[in-house]
Amino acid sequence: MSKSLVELTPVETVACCAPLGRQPLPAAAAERIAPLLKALADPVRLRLLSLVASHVGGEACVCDLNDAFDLSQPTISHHLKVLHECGLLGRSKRGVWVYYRVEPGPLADLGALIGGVAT
Amino acid sequence: MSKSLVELTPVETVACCAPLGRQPLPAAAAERIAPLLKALADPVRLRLLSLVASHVGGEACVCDLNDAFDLSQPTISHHLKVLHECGLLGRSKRGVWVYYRVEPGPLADLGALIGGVAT
DNA sequence: CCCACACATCGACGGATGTCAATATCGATG
DNA sequence: CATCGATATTGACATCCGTCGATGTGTGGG
Repeated sequence: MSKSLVELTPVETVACCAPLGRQPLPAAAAERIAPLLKALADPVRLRLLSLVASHVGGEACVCDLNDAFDLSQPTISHHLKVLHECGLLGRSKRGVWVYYRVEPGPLADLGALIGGVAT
Repeated sequence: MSKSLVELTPVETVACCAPLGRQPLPAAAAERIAPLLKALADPVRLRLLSLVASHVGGEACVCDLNDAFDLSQPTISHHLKVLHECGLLGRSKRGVWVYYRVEPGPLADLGALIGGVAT
């Protein structure tokens, strides 16, 4: 090469690209957020979440959720577990029945973050 | 059974569950939204989207995006294709270079929908 | 005490997904 | 035209994911 690296100006090193106007999402934040989105990225889980949120009192029992889908009971149980383990659904047992409720915090944070990228 | 079905009251048919306070997300809407969330549900794609949005002028060329990750060029190209095909990133070729820009509409809609489930 | 019921867990299977190396395409340049 | 550099496509591979049937767990009732 005819020039030493230290002589390269910024314009020469970025011939095609515009500079950054703000800090992009850090890798660590992306790794933390992606699992939440992955939990939401399924039609059945989206409907489950919405169905729980639509119930009066903010909670729904599993027997009611099972009936809303043409899927086996273990499959619904699996989806509820996924939503529960990532913090989007809370769980409480009362007698024989199990009730799930939407945790509003994570969902609101996600919505703000997604909407915020569009600026 | 000792009673005919028409004699069952609502209370008897829903012993454990609360009624619905509003309409849940229709299945068709869930099927339409889930692919967008699936596209977002990857740390690399989240960072790609944020990185494009962070560039001055709202667009970034691929060579710049490649350098931001420890991944092969085909892998970045694949992720950009996923984001482009679901409508989250726009693409324009200028000379040898390809520029991607964030489409604000779908992202804003998604953010509102996610935040809206929490009510 | 045993059974029925509500829900969770396990194991298996097929299909989708993220990654890479190799190769193709396509515009610019000499 | 030959070549180079930027980006896309292809094919292969390992892994992950959604689904089911079978089974386990715990509670309430007779």
